[in-house]
Amino acid sequence: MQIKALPGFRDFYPEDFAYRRHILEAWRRVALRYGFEEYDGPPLEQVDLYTVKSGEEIVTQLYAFTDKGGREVALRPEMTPTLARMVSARARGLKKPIRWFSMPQLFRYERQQRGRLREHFQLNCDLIGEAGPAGDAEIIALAVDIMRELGLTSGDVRVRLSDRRLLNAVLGEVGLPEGQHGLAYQLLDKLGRGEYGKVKEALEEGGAPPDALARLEKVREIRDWDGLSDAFPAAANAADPLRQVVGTLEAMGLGEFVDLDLTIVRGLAYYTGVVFELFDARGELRAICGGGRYDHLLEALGGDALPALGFGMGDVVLLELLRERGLLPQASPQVDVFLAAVTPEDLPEVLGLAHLLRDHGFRVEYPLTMTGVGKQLGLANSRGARYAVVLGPEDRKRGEVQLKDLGSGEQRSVSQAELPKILRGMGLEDSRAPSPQPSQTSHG
RNA sequence: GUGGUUGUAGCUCAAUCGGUUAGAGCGCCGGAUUGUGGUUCCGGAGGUUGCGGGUUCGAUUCCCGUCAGCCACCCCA
Repeated sequence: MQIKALPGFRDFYPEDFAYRRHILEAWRRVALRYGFEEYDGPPLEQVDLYTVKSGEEIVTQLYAFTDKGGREVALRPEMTPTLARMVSARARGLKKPIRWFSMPQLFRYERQQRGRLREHFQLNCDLIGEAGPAGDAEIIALAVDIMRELGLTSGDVRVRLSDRRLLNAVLGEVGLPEGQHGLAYQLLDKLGRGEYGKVKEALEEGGAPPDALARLEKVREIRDWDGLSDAFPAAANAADPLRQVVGTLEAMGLGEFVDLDLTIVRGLAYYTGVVFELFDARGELRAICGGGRYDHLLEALGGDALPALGFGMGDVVLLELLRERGLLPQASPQVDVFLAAVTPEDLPEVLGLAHLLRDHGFRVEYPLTMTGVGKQLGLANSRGARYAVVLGPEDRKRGEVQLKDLGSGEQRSVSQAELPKILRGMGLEDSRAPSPQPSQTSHG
C-alpha cells in the first residue's frame, strides 16, 4: 500500500510549484508596492490563542494535539490572532498606521471540497491604527490590484462591498431588536438559498415581526445608493463611510470592480465596519478573498485599542480561477545553456566551461553520462535550454565552441574566452544575487 | 460531522447482457541517428480495474463494507 498525501494536503510537483510561486510572488510584489512590510509567526501556537476570541466554531476545526511537553497546541487556522499578539507586544513602539502582510500556510481540519482544502496559503494584509475610510479603500485597492497583477479584469472578478454599521442601521429600521441581529445576518447570508427557510423560522420563533423579515429581503435587490435610500431611507444615513470608500476607489480608477452588496456578511463575529469579498464574476467559485474592519479585536485580545482592518486571500480558489481563464504562466526555460561533449575526451573542458558559465550567473546543464551529440541536444531541447554549446576535438584545437540557438537552429563558432560576454549580449539574465548594498537606516 | 455521487496505465478515456490474455491516444524509456535537437517511423515498459469481502462455473461489470475524489449541508481560513 503506497502512502499518499493526506486528504486535503497537496503535493507540489515542479509545475504546481511554479503556479504557487506565480501567485505568491504576485502577492508580495503588490503588497510591497503598497508599502507593506512582510512578517511571519509560528505555524504552531497554543490552542488558547484561538479559543479565546476566534469563535467556538473554529475550534472544532482545529488541527490540535497535545505536544510531548503536555501543551495543548494547534496548527494555525488563521493569522489574525498571531498578528494581534505580535502587534500588541510592540504596539507602543510601532509607527502608525502599521502596514503588514504575511503569506502563511494555514490549516483547518474539515472535510475538503473543491476550493477548500485542509491546508492553504493565504495572503494576509492588515492596516492597523487608521480609523478612516481612506484606510478601507487602501486595503480593498490592494486586493483588487493583486487581481490586476495576475491578469484578471473587472469582467473576471467583482468586489462585493458592505458595512456592518449600515447593516445594523437597516436592521434597526425594520424593527429587529439587537438580540436578533446575529440570526438576521445569517438570514441575509442565506437569501435566495435553500436554507433560508430554517433561519427565517428561527427568527419568527424568536418573536421577529414577519413584516420586518419581508422588508429585510429587499436588501438583496439593493445595488446602488438610490436603491438603498428608497428601501431604507432612515438607515441610508449610516452609509456615509461606505460612500467615501467607494468614492476613493473610484478616484483610484478601480470603481468598475466594485458592487454594493449588503448580503455580504462574513462569518467572523469581530467585524465592525466595512466588510468585503472578492468573487469570480460568474459566481461559480468560492470567495477569493474576504476582509473588513475589526476595530475592537486588538483590545479584546488584551492589547491596546487600535482600529484595524485587513483581508485574507487564499491561493486555492485563485489558482482555479487563473487556470480557467488561461492566465497561468507557461513553463519557462529552466536552463540558459546546455553544454554537449562530442567525445569523452572533451568532458574535462566541458566541465570547466560549465563551471565558468555558472560563476557568471548563467543557468547551465551538461549531460551527466556520455552519449551521442544528438541525444545530448535532445536532452537540451527537453530541458528548455535556449542555447546549446557543442564542444569537440576540432573546437578544442581552435579554442572555440559551437554556439547553437535552439530556437532558430542557427549555429556559429565562437571563442571560449568570449562565451560569457557573448551570452550576456544575447539577453541571458544573471541569476546571481545583486551585490550587497550599504544598509539603509531611513527608519532611524 | 450528515446525505448524495464517482473510482480502469503517470494523464484523458474504452472494454457488447456477467464471458478468452482489460485496450487506445498522449506522456515516459529505447532504437532508426558514433559532430547536431524539435518532426517522423519502429519497438518497449507501465494494471492486484482504489482496497477488502460477498453472489457466481466465471466479476472492471451485480451486492455490502471501507478508503479517496466530487457535490450539497454544517461552516467558512
